[in-house]
Amino acid sequence: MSLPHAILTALLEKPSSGLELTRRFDRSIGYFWSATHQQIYRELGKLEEARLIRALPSSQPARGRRKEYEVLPAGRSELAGWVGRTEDPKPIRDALLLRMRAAAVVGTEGLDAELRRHLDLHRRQLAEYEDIEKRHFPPERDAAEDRLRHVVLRGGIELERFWIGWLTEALGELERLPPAPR
Amino acid sequence: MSLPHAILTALLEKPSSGLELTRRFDRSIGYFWSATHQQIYRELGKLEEARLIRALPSSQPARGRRKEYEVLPAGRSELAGWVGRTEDPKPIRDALLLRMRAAAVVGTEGLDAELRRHLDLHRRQLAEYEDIEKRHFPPERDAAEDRLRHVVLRGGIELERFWIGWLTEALGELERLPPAPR
DNA sequence: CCTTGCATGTAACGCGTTACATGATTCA
DNA sequence: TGAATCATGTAACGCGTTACATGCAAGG
Repeated sequence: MSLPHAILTALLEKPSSGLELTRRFDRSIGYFWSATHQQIYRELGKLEEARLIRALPSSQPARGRRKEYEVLPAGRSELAGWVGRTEDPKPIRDALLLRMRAAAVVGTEGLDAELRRHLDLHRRQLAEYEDIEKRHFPPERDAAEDRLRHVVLRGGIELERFWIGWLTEALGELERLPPAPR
Repeated sequence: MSLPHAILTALLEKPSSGLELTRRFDRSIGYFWSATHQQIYRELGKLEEARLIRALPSSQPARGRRKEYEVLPAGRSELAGWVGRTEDPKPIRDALLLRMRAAAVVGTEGLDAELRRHLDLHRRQLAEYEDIEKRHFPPERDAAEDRLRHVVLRGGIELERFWIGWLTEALGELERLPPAPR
């Protein structure tokens, strides 16, 4: 439901080719909505057919030839409409929480190592976000669009902090458990 | 990747029919891994074929006739192995964060109402979790498996608190913005 | 030339979602 | 007996994922 809107947003921020988009989805936008290059090409095709974007005339179509896209007015309207649309939050779907629950039934073997690994990954991600915050949102700057983007980034930061806190708590609980549960 | 494991966990906690599972996925397990009855029936079929579960002999197969399943030893092993398996955390995929980012480009119209709606939904969910915590995990109880399940629930609680905090912050930011951005 | 990297694409599969269909059971 | 409910199932579609295929361009 949201990939086309992610692409429209990215293209409005800066007209790009498919591969450029893919790279940007590995960084900024992709921190909150990831996508592979196959998904992106497929979706670009649909968006073009729906006349929400168009290929820049400079780039004539040919396989292997770079193709730049820009958003058409209809695409901008669609995105503006989506921003305020009613859409329920998706229920949580997290494999780690589920594994923890499974561990309560079949035992915790190997789980502690996996939790530690995740803890480390989330710490790295947090460090990366904090680094971006320092570089892109220094206290003195204060433009309006920047403030919205900053709130988004802070969301990512607080989510990572949540995971770090929860994983630490869970590891503590695991250690306090009898050695061979069940 | 995880639905079969969610089902195995649920069936180990209590052998059930497809519809019973569906109901339980609307409550406990489903708080962390939701599934519709179609997914569940499809998956039950696969698990049975793979000999990880079996239908209880009492319930002879017939459309419309209740069919109870239980986990076979192979199913329990599979689940125990999965608990400690290496599996990277999925990157965040959240439409609200994305919409916020889109709003920075095309304007925030309608977004504040939607954020308030989500804030309300998350407050309700938090209240429900806290209620479950009071009923299922009173301070005096302290069994080992219970502690793991309690950690899972606390994860859900802290996640809801994260959303409530972030949405509050985001709403504050929206109000502080010029009335007709961009 | 030929390899390497860039860039766009195809194909196939599985899970998640929505809509609908069918068979049993209960009770008015 | 017929409506409501319980229970299991089919069909179709779209997104996400993985593997692979094809075309162009630059440097050795």
